[in-house]
Amino acid sequence: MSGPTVHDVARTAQVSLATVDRVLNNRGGVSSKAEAKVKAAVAQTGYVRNMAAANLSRRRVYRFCFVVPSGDTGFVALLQAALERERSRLVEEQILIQIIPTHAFDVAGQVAALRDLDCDAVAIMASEAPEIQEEVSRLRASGVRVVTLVADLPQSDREAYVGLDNVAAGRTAAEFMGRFLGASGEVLMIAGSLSSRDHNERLMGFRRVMQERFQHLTLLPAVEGNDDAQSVERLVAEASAARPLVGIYAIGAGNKGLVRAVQKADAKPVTIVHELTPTSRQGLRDGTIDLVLDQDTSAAVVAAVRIMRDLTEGREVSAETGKIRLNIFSRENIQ
Amino acid sequence: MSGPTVHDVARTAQVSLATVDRVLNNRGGVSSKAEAKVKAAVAQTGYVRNMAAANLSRRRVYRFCFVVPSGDTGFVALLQAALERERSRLVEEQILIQIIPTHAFDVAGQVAALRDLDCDAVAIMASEAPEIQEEVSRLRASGVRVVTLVADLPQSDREAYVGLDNVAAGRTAAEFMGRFLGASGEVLMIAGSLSSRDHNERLMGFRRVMQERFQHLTLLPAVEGNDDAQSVERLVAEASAARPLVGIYAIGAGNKGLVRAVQKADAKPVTIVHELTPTSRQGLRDGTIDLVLDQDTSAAVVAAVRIMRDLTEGREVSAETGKIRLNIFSRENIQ
DNA sequence: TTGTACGCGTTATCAA
DNA sequence: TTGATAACGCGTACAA
Repeated sequence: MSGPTVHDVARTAQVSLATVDRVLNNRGGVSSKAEAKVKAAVAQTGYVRNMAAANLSRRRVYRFCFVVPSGDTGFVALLQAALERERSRLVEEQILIQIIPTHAFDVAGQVAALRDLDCDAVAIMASEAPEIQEEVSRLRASGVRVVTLVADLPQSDREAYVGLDNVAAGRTAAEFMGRFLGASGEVLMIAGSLSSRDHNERLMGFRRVMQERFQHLTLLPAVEGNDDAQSVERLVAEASAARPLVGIYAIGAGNKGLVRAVQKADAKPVTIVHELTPTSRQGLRDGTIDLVLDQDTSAAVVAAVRIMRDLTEGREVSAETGKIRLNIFSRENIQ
Repeated sequence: MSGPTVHDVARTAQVSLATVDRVLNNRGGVSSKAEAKVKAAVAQTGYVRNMAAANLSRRRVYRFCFVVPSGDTGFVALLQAALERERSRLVEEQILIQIIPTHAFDVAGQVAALRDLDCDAVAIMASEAPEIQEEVSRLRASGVRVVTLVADLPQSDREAYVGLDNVAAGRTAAEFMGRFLGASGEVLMIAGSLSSRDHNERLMGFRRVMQERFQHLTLLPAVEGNDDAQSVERLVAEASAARPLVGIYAIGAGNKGLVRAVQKADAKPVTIVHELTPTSRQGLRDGTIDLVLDQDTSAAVVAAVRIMRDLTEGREVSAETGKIRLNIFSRENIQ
């Protein structure tokens, strides 16, 4: 019924359980002859390790950390909520997750958080700074498995990235912007920070497709909203004052300000934003926002946990597993 | 380190392990005084059952069946592939999945497949026929947990549905069709079968939004392509011959025929189809298809397994868990 | 009504 | 370099 066990392997290899264990978990101290016998027996019997039993025996509890920015609005709030939701499920599978809140853009704080970590694996959403990359290396060297979450650190020693393909996200935004807008006009792009990688990648994708396929639209220079509603509102107001905007692509947070500004504008621009939050959801409903590009936080958490587990259990992880689908929400589509 | 165990509960309740077990799995034959003591001890210690250990001890292997249409192209092929991919992972977690192929629309065959099932839970993708609903009831009565997959049987005794909100899918298709098409014209809707619930729901959603928001477009009567490429090709050709089509919404399979027909047409209609297959992917690339509404097969399989497991382990399942996101793919967005 | 003792598949300790 | 043997947390015959 339930497949062959170590006992079966030991019997067919004619060695003891301990020897089988030593080979299976290559602890060394086994004669090459015995090793060969065991390996043959494994192949012959078709043995696969029973992870549940293994973990039970070694009384193993996986401890995974999430180092993520805190905040009670917007995307990070959704992320926190998703983490809390998963927690109870995971406890039953002997997986303990600990959430370590940091402040966005506060590199020193993030480094400090990473420094006194005590866990098997960690998912990090942090700034792309050299200090952080160093911490990642240190963690890896001390045996902690590291994955990046939402914001990648491709130069670092992280073993996997869970999140969006941000270039593709930008390209997608451009495609819909272009197709929604028949006539010519000017389009405003608002990033949170021009020095953050994910925002930059989105910008790049957006620009490129606009150039390639929608030359009837003119791109204004990208502005920086600092993920702050007031700044965003002011920027949109200023841009609209000079000339009528036909489109706005908001890359970062601060959508409350964006909605206010758009509602005040004379002609409604096609508005595309990121992340499905209460604000953007409402914007879709009342027609202020035309499209929301969303990165599913629940899916991200699930994927991150799965990868951390695969890594600590020594399984292969394909880059595919970390790819979070870009969800596109429109008025008819809000869940 | 790893939480309280039955031993801890027994000790604080001052009863034996067997008594704790009897209360925990309410097998009866326990004095109300002892029961109260155990319950108090559980609450006090914060005990949660270690499912892995429980299953190990009772040598339990979950056996889940997937009764799904066979076929080596299109959506069902993707589904099969996703199932095969999950299989190896699941074996390690003592979950055996068996795939039972049926023929689409062959109710008798599907009933037969359901009749001699031997498993803990089953995920069914089948026609909405009374015979099938009866089988579902029979299965449930005999203790098998039943979830529907992709095609729901809302009238039946199934305990959960894993799949799309098809009305929302149709509404979404209509929204993008309407926004992509500024000028007026005629739109063709092709369903696979007008008697299948999912296709009908998509049609309904599509029609409704067209009426509500895009009255400059005229809907032709829906036609039936039987999920067959040749039929679809012929239908499109016929419709285009009479008058120029500005849009096509293809609800079922047979996209190969659709692509051929569109490529031959004089003016390219806005074309929206379902399911990201090699054909529709290629259609997006070369511009024949404008949008693909996709239901992620991997996500569906994972969700189905998760729900089947939750059900057999006696956990609550929220309807939320079964909701598969509608993925919208455009040319810039293909993964 | 209650309790004891063993098995599940794997790991780990100790002695040989 | 090897091999018994005792855990791990839970379920379950069987005995009391």
